[in-house]
Amino acid sequence: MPEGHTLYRLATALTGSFGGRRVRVGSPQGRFADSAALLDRSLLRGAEAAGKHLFIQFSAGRWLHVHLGLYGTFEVVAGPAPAPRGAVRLRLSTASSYADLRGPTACELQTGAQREAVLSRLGPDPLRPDVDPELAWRRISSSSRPVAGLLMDQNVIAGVGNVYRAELLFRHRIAPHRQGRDLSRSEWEAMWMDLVALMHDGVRTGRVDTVRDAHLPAVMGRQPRVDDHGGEVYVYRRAGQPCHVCAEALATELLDGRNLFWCPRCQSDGRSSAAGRPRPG
DNA sequence: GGAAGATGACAAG
DNA sequence: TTGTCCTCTTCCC
Repeated sequence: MPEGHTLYRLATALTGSFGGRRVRVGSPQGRFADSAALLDRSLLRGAEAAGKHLFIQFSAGRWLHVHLGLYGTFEVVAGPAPAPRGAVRLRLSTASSYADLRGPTACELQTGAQREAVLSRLGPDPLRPDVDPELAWRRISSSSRPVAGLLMDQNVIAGVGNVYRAELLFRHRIAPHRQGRDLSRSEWEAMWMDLVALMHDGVRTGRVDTVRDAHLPAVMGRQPRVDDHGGEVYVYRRAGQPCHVCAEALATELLDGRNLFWCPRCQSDGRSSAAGRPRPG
């Protein structure tokens, strides 16, 4: 679940259910018990997302920093809280709703200064209107690292995960191993605009859908994708299956310890594909 | 019943 | 680059 759009939805849901209220804070699993006791019955001001980070502001200048990591979940549910199921690190609750956090990489109390330190390390976040994408371009255009690695680097762009990076590269026909400094300015600008639009779609729908209308299941007469991730995608976790555009078998490889997926024909840097150049949007 | 794997990030060497 | 952490689901025996 957790790429940037997930955290923005979460921040909105948490603020909606708990913002401006005094909340019960507990750690049924126990690992956050001491800090939870400090926060219990205090005023929750609101929650905000930055990249894949979530910050929940409480009274007295306290911030709760949450990072979901690979498989963390944070469920916000209407209704009275039931007995905890599984390893619930953190539970927020009022009489009318509750939220359970499981498996996070980070769940810690922070001061405002510590929060600022986290924020200062993040590259521009496509979901925030006030960011300067030029900062990301400077880092990409001066780097010899593969574009696929740069897109996942939170210091370069904040909030992009394995799904968005694979799909963005496909949509722009960029070979994942091309060096950052070999990306053209116009390619970058198109990718950034597309990423902003894709991630806003993700915030709206709660899914990552990257397939253009012409390649949707109904249009192509193929089965819709069914898995835990839910969205219609071109290449993510489709290794060995035919490309929706050119039918070539999709490739996979471990890059920087993460699974990378791409189409060797559509993303071959220069050679033309059977279906022509995909356009953003 | 157990292993493998997953949309992530960090420290150590 | 490798190891480590966090939890749950899926798959295989």
